[in-house]
Amino acid sequence: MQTRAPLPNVLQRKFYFQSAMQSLPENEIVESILSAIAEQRLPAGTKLGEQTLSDLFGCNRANVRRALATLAAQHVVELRPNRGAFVMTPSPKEARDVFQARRAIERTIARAAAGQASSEDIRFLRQNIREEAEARDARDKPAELRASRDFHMRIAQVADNEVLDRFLSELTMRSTLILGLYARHGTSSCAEDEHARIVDALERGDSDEMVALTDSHLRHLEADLDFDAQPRAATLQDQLAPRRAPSQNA
Amino acid sequence: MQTRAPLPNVLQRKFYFQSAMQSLPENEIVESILSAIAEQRLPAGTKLGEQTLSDLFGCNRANVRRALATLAAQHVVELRPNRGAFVMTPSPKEARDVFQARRAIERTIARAAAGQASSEDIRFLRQNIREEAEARDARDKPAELRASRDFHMRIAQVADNEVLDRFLSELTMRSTLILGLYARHGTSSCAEDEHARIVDALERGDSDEMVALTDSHLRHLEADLDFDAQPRAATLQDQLAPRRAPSQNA
DNA sequence: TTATCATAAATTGTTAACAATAGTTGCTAA
DNA sequence: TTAGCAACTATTGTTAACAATTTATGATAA
Repeated sequence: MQTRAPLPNVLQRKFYFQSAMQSLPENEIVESILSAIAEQRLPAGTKLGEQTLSDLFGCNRANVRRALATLAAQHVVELRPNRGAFVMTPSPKEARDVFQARRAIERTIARAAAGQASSEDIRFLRQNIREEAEARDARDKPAELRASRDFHMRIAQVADNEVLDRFLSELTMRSTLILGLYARHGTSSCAEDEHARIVDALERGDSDEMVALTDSHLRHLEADLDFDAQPRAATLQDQLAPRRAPSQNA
Repeated sequence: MQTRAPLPNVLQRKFYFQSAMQSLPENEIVESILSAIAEQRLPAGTKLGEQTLSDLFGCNRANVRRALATLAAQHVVELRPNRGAFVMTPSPKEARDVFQARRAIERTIARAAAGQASSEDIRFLRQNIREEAEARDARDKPAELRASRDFHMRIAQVADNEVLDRFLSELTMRSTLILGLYARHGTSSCAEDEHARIVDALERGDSDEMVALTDSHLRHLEADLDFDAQPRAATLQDQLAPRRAPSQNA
């Protein structure tokens, strides 16, 4: 008897996607899965069975299928014909591409955002840094990842470009998957200090400094990747030992 | 009696999407619609009826629906609940965002591609420039747009980054819609001379020059936009012509 | 004529049943 | 034991019918 797929508490947190989405039943599925991936509750390779999802969300399979098509369009989910949908497992090449793209996008965002932040933005970001630190101390990985992602996305919102915002949203999602597979230190989140300096530069309106800090920040993240070691195999693990929690060496 | 939606020869040309796509029946629909939009055979605001499409492609509505969800995820199609799918009508703000994003992405592509082009790439690009000129002389707008798009996409392929490649693919599509709505001169394609100089810089491996030329090339494109004039298009036509007061009651 | 409202038609949204495929299990034979 | 094969199960893919909603049509009254 096959134990049901993992997908433990996927419904937990709503997402804050702002990109012109109506509240179709389909979008709830998309956002919940995205949020679960962003917090590493769904590791790379996890199978997303249609029946499982439609049971979980109390909707029909047609909507699940549409949701999976949407996720596949963002390269967050892989669709294998006649096999089903799986959380994407990024390759090393893919990781390189994602981070190169992230640098391109976040540099532009950084320059556009510099000096445009309201006092509320600044307050949010400083608060966010504290929350991330607390989550890290409490070994609360999902909260830490969520905070880190919120930080970057908030700056994107200051830059006021919906296209870049959406691209970055996709890329941070895929970054999370990449870090989950290849990160050396498990410190997949960002150095506290770097975030703080970015906020300072943002507040001062020092766009050159913003760009430089953002760029080096992302390079630090990327430098922590190790492609030689075996990728933490969520894929096979999950298929073979479905009861096992995603082992994160703290 | 409502005449059937336009969609005359949507099936015409296959698309060259390279991003790990299986040949599901759904993808044929997606690629055909993308290609039709890229050549302005489908103007902004066109309604994409499900029955119409499933008739056209000889498949069931479920696949059409999935295809439309995929297109909506790329912001090329707009899904209005209970109303149907429409080719996206970009707003001026959206146009600004798209071009800012394009500059960010194509600058990065330009720098990465410089000096990496094979002799075959160079040959392709020079041939492409000739074809675009011919198409322009022959007043063959679809061919001209296709050539122009192929030019930019080929350079993206030289840069060898699938993420940037896909982003640019989406952005060129949306650019085509934008130019169709707001371009002043209708010369929505690129200046022949600028393309030629870009190829020269690419061949020489002069990355700084590549970036500079690409950037100014895109700024020229954007400078041709005119948001004050009425956007030409079926869009407003479509919205206002069959207008009706919201007197629906329960 | 024009505005309003009821009716009809067409389209989108939902559901369930069926078909096809992949993956698993268990059996048989060397 | 183990390789190979066959039946079985679970899952994905497809289709058609039905429900809900929007849009179009036409009639009625001021």
